[in-house]
Amino acid sequence: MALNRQDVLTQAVATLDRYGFADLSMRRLAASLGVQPGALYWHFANKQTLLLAVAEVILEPVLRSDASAADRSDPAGEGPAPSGQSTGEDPAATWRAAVGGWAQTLRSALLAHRDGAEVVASVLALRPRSLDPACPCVAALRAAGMGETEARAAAAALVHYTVGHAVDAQTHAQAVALGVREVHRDGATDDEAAAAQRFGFGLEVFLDGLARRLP
Amino acid sequence: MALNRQDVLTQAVATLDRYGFADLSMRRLAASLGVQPGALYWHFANKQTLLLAVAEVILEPVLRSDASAADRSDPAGEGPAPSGQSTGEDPAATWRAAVGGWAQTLRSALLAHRDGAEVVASVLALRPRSLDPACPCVAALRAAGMGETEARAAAAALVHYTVGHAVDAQTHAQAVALGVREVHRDGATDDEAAAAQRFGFGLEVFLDGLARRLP
DNA sequence: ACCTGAACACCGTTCAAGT
DNA sequence: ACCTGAACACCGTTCAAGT
Repeated sequence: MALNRQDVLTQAVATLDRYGFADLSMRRLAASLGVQPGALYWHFANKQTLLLAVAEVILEPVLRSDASAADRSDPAGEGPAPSGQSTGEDPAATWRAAVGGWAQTLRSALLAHRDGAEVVASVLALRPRSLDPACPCVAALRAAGMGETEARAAAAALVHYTVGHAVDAQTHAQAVALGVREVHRDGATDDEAAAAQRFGFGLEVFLDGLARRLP
Repeated sequence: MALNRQDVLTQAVATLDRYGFADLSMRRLAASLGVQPGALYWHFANKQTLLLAVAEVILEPVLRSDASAADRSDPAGEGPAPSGQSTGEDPAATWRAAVGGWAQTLRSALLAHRDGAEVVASVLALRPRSLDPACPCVAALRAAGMGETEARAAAAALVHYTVGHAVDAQTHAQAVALGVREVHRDGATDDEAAAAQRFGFGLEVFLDGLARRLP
């Protein structure tokens, strides 16, 4: 009957999905496990360590994907990209599909859990060795001929863009759900489709910029 | 001798700069003003409202700048941008300098206060009407001939990128200052110069992508 | 090995009552 | 108009002591 690390982690993810990041407290989590708050500290050193494990669960789809495989047919969401200069070349299409697919996979993973982006952002800021979602992107760019420094900078930029976009969307959704005033800067209905559209646009712009720095 | 709204705001910014976002609590702020915690709620409805005012102070350099003026001579930090196709044209150079300068101004404003990026990110997620740092960028892109929807998407992407970069840098700095283990994923010394370099690279890549969508 | 009980040092927010 | 005093309902974390 004794709790183990996995039980705590599973319940933490479930609590996150049901109540959100703000209500994912050690005390509430302990209560939902039928245990005293102090009991959790036998399984996890502190809340940060628990959140790291939660972030690993969220990012699992990104971490297990390798760079060579593009697991999405239409990464942009707004039709095929206007690649322009080279229409029949294979290597250019390869890195573009890999990087675009990786970014879309990252975005999907973040949006798959309530406040997933905010949890990941708070964890990534501590730069844990075990959690580097940029790796597949860096690998794809290096395989396409980009230098190490530039590839890392480009991957970091895409991580920041993707996480930033997802954090913003989820926090806004949460604010609307809580009935906060002062939202809806413009009159536009900000649905998921529009957000995906905007994300795809920014992604394509960045990929176009990268294309100019690759053979 | 009575406190006013401005006194509370000024002290809040000072507390942020001295102790960081995590230690900017209503109780600590009240204590530093020689007052009971409840007194603050006469001047600000709640902590969110106070943070909104703090974010306005932080973003002041961005909000008061207009789009037509590029207040930086070298927006990239890595020399003149390889604009490529058009060397002598004026309109292309104009929007590029305006957008690049705006992004650098935004980044500088965020880094000018301890945890400034995190404060701004938490406030921007609520989409307050009074605080839209993207406006100058949207205006510059529209003036260059870009459509409303695309201009807003591009500006949002740059805000997410810039804020994400700054949040990451500041949180990492804070983590290092607090002596957290598990940091420094790679052996590289991550100083301010290197961070500025990486930010400039990603910015230039995005601007190159935008150049393809403008006349 | 795993958990309880109880404490420590905090939070944001409200609100009658004072001046 | 502006603030106090005191409470309410929370936090993360520690640690002796129990089983």
